[in-house]
Amino acid sequence: MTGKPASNRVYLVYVKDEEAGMSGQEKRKTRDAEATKKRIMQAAKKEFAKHGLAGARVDEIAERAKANKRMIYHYFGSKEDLFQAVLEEAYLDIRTAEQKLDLEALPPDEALERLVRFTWNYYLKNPEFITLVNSENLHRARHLKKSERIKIASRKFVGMMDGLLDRGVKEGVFRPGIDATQLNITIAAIGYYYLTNRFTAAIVFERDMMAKDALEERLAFNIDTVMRLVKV
Amino acid sequence: MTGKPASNRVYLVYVKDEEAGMSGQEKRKTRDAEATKKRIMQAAKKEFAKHGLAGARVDEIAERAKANKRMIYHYFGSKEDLFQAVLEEAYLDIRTAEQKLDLEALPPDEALERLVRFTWNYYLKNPEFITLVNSENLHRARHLKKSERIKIASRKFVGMMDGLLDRGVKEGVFRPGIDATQLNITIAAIGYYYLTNRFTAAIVFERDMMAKDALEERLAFNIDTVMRLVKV
Amino acid sequence: MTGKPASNRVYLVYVKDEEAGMSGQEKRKTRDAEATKKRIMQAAKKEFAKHGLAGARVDEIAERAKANKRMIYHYFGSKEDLFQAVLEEAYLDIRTAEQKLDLEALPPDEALERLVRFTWNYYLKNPEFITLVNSENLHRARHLKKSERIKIASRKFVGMMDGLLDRGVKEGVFRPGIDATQLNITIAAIGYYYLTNRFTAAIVFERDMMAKDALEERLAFNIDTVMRLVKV
Amino acid sequence: MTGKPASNRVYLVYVKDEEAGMSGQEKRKTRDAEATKKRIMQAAKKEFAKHGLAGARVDEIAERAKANKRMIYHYFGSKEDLFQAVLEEAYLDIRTAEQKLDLEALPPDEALERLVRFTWNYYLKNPEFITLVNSENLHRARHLKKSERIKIASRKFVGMMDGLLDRGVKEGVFRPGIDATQLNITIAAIGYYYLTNRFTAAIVFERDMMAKDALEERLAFNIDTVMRLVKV
DNA sequence: TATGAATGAGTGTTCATTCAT
DNA sequence: AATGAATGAACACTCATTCAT
Repeated sequence: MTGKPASNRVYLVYVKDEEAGMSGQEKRKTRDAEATKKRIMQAAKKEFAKHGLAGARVDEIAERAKANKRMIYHYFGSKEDLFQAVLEEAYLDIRTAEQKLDLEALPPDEALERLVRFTWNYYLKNPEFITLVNSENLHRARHLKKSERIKIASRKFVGMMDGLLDRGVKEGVFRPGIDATQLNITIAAIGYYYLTNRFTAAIVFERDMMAKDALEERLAFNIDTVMRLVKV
Repeated sequence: MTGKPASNRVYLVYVKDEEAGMSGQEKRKTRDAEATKKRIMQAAKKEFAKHGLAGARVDEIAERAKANKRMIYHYFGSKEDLFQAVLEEAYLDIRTAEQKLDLEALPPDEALERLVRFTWNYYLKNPEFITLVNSENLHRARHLKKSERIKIASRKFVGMMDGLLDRGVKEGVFRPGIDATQLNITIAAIGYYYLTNRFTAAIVFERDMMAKDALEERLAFNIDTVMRLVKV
Repeated sequence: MTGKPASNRVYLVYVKDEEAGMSGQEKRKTRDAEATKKRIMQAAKKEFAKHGLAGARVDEIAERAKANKRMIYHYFGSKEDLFQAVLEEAYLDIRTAEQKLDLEALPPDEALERLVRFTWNYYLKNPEFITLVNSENLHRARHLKKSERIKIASRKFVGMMDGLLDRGVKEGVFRPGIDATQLNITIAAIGYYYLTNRFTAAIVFERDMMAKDALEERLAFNIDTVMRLVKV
Repeated sequence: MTGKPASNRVYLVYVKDEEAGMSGQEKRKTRDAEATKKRIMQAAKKEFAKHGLAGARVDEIAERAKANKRMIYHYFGSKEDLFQAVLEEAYLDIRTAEQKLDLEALPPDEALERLVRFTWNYYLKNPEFITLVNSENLHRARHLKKSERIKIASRKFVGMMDGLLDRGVKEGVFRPGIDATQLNITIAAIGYYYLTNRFTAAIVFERDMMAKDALEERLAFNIDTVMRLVKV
């Protein structure tokens, strides 16, 4: 680089990293990569939830994630693989949260009500979950099928429910013969359906489905429904 | 035609056949606007149900309808308008079927059970309905909003339910204070959710959700759920 | 037409013709056909003038002409042939009008001014003419080339101009050596350009080119330009 | 790199070459956004000039530009926006060229003649300009309206003309009272019309309008026309 | 690790034209 | 003479994905 005319060249520019407590190159790189991946997944979740798998735009995801589009392909391989990753994470997230409810520590009826409340609130606070599940079912669960982790987490969840029902029967607060799967589906259904179909329901029933009162009323109705279903 | 024939213009006037009573007119396969429209709607319903609004392909619809793509635009204006037409028809269809149940003629509890059965069976036999509704909610009911006919049909439906609950309370078979809308939503939810999410549910619960036994079991469970919910 | 069930049949309906003085079927038909052709040409002129050959829509022409689209093809063969017919008529129309000016009956300078005024006013009252000519030139006069009638009318027109200039020179009011074609082009140009480019000119010169004053000013300017050009 | 290497991010920085002074960097054919844009504009100018806005084909433009069709939409948004860009550039180009004439440095009559010659030659060498302007007027200057840059350049141009006429009057070589806008329009008109309508004119006047002699004759005629118009 | 440029195969839509009556 | 239905080729525009740096 003597007196020669500066030509169209590529320079490596070192920029100091603000992040404290990092030592060495290796770690930094991984952490950056991890952050980028996370931003992409976050953005993808929103986009997929909003527009479905077919309607989602890779460009949009990249922009929202403030990441280069190429990174999406680098980290996830394809749009569909990205969808799968997002979906898997969403399922693991709810299953994890359910485990944390610590239902075993409560009396059966309280535990059940807690689950109903939790389910409702989780859907309410994670509306993307619902839309993602809808999308996945439109695609006949083709992506979920591939995930072994989901299957394991699911078994644990179903087992917990089985245990809860058994305990309730033994303690005489639940009537016998209730199928855990059916109950689970019903608990999900009465919350999920209300929320996912709130737009068409608003027209059919001419109500604001998302008004505070309306939401409270629904939760109460759902708890009532489940309790009447299980009690002796 | 006596006198000088008043100079005149000749028009060809097509007079529609009264649906039945057609004589020697069996052809009209092509060149029948109404039939073509119907074929397009039929094909569109399938395609939209299978792939959603974004995922549906106009080419595919045209092919399936054995119609020219141009006809779709001629009759419906755009892909989205076609979706709207399909959706409106789907809603009117279920509302019409509900009216035909003649619930007023039955004792309240029997009427309610009949409605639960009907709802379940309708979803089962018209799986496109569910997927269309899902799609429409993904689009925040933007198409349904425009339909005045749906709103009218909906009011009639809600009114019927109100009447049924009132009657049940008066006759002492239903407990008072049940909100017709909440009940309606629950009746729909417990069937709809089971069916729309049968693919992911099959993985989570490791069951064949569509086996004959499974379907019968679910219907029984749902009837039980509703009955326990309303009885005094 | 006894008691048999009215079936899907075609009826001939005779509607009285308002038009007086018509006798017999034969005549009526031709006149109707002629009228339809005229309506189509009228509508086509507007459409082609507004959107150019490529931008014009056959559907639009049919609708505007209150004619069936099929008629256009019946009478004119194709969109392009229709354009050609319209163009030819437009040219014949202006040439005919020019012949009617009876310039030979006026002193040369008055005759010339009359031509300048006429040209300006013709463009002003027949804005489609200008746009049609533009379109035709975009297509390198491919349609006009085919018209023998135009060529004949053109010769007559150029001859008239030649005669006028000759006469003016002989009478000592025009200077010699002026080329009739160049003069003709200039007379057309200074009016035509102003009007055809009035939209972009309005922006460049920040004026309302079509205001009454502006039009009068332009005409005066053009007359002045031509007179200064020819006078001795 | 002494001490502990402050953790850092590596960025690739592209430094643009100073147009000239490029060393060993002759490639950059593809992967050069600016060059691609330029190629597209070039190709678009040709296509729009040849077929008008409606008649132009985006595929054709892409092919001619040796660019992918997608790039056109990436850089310009839509066919119409591309048209607008092309048009704006065309106008700025002629306005820039006019400024470079340096008319202020010449005696008024020479300056005016120079302008007439320039205008004629510009149209002759840039035939697309004429057709683009025609197209834009067909569209009622809808695109030009949006361009602020054009308006500014136009004012400068009109001002220059005003100044020239004033100077001519003061120096006693031009008669007073001539409107700069009218003169401008006439200067443009007598060249523009001849060239844009050369195809139909060739038929009407049965001449080869583009023969060398014909062009020279027209230029002389135009100079004469303008000079007679302004001289005292 | 990261990026902006580029691409080919679609995708909804339009249009001139023909068919059948 | 007149019509409404139907068509295929084309068109503007989009999108997931890859290339070159």
